[in-house]
Amino acid sequence: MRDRSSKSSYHTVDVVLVTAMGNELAILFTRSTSDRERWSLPWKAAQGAETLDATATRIAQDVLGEPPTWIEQISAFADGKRHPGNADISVAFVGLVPHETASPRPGNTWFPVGDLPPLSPRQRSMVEGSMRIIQARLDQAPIAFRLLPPTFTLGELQQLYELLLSKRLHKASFRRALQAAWLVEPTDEWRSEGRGRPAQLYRYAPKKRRRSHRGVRFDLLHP
Amino acid sequence: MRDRSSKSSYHTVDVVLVTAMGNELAILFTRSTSDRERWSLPWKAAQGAETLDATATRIAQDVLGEPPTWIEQISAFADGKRHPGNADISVAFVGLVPHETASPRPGNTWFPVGDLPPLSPRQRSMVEGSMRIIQARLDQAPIAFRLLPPTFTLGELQQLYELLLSKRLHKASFRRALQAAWLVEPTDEWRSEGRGRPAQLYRYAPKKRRRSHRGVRFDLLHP
DNA sequence: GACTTTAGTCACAAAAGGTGACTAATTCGG
DNA sequence: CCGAATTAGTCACCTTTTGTGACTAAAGTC
Repeated sequence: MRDRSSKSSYHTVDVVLVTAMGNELAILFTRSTSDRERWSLPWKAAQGAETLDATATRIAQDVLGEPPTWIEQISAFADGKRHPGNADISVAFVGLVPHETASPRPGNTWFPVGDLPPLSPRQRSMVEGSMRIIQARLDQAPIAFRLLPPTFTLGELQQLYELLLSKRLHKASFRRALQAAWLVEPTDEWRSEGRGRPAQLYRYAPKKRRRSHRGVRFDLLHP
Repeated sequence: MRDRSSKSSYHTVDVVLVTAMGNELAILFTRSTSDRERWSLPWKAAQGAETLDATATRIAQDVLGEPPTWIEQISAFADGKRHPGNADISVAFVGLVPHETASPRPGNTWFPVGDLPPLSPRQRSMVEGSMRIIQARLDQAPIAFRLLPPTFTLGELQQLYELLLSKRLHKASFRRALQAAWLVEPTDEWRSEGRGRPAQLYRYAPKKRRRSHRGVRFDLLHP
């Protein structure tokens, strides 16, 4: 993330690291090297030898100490919008991290998505893009499980889905659907959380299941 | 798509143009400028002033005479794989075109996806990526309608879905789901196709409809 | 006019999904 | 020690959605 006076064409890799902090999603920011009062998404100039995914993982590891549990390219950005490194092209990635195991290195902080610091226009587009991708992947990839620690209660899982969908879910329906999908298996541990009956801990363990037998889905279109 | 001896860092925009040709999807290829015996996806060096989307649309327009009915960025590619222009980074787009209105300019040809010409490794990844995106967008965006002419019969629409899903669909279910989604409206025209009762023509005309009331969908995950 | 072919609809059964009420296991306050 | 409060987990019922075969409709063919 060194400064580089704009010399010929060069490109960066930027990473939007997302976690679930309590009742809100949060994104990781780094103090800008040029202006210590400003924050930016972690980024680096791309290395020619490395794949873009490898670069993105390395950037995440540098700020978090460990790689994200899931990472995906959002898009390349090349419009006229300003970028902190003045890059011609920036390739943005979104990565997920369970909040429990994610302790940012000094100089890096989680900001709740509802209260982000001022940002360069290009990086703002990246944040928006990462939110869109998370929404879109929610029922295609096991995103929710990548935001939770290895074992979790079904209550935690449901709360996370309610956060990601911004919608209350009914307990019985949620569990019935989860069972039908063969995505989790119970451990033999239970967690007592203050008062109330202890909750059983589950782990993400998807089983092969026969290909869905359903027809077309017009209902998800155009939301 | 000019030749350019690899000089410092530069990037290209490549476009995968897809159409539905009879019972198969087809992709548009251009004769390579350097080796007239080889084919490649249409590509150009990116212009600094233009957005990536604008460049992609322009490239498509240059080979087809008109812009695609839908276009979306697939991804940026920067691994060591070879690219016909020796670009460091290539940003790939997928575009859709109805076959009826798409007449490629001389030097460009549709190849059915089952029988593609030899391709540089990077462009092969782009073709694979475009197929993945089309599959994934199928129930999120009105992709199918962008592969059909302005008016079409419900039989044609269903056949296209069967092609895209590689799966037979039941006529009554298909139409019931289509009606519930308020996506098409009938015109007052009918088309007689040889023998059999004539089919009514429809047009794509999505109506606003209340947000779906459903809970989570675990069933689409991990296919 | 009878037969074939394709379009379009209906009605029933099966599956999936929404919902409130129930049981279970724990803490807390007396 | 006992009952209220609290959170977890399940059940049963009903509604909605979806799969499916059979039906009617309108054209061409012989």
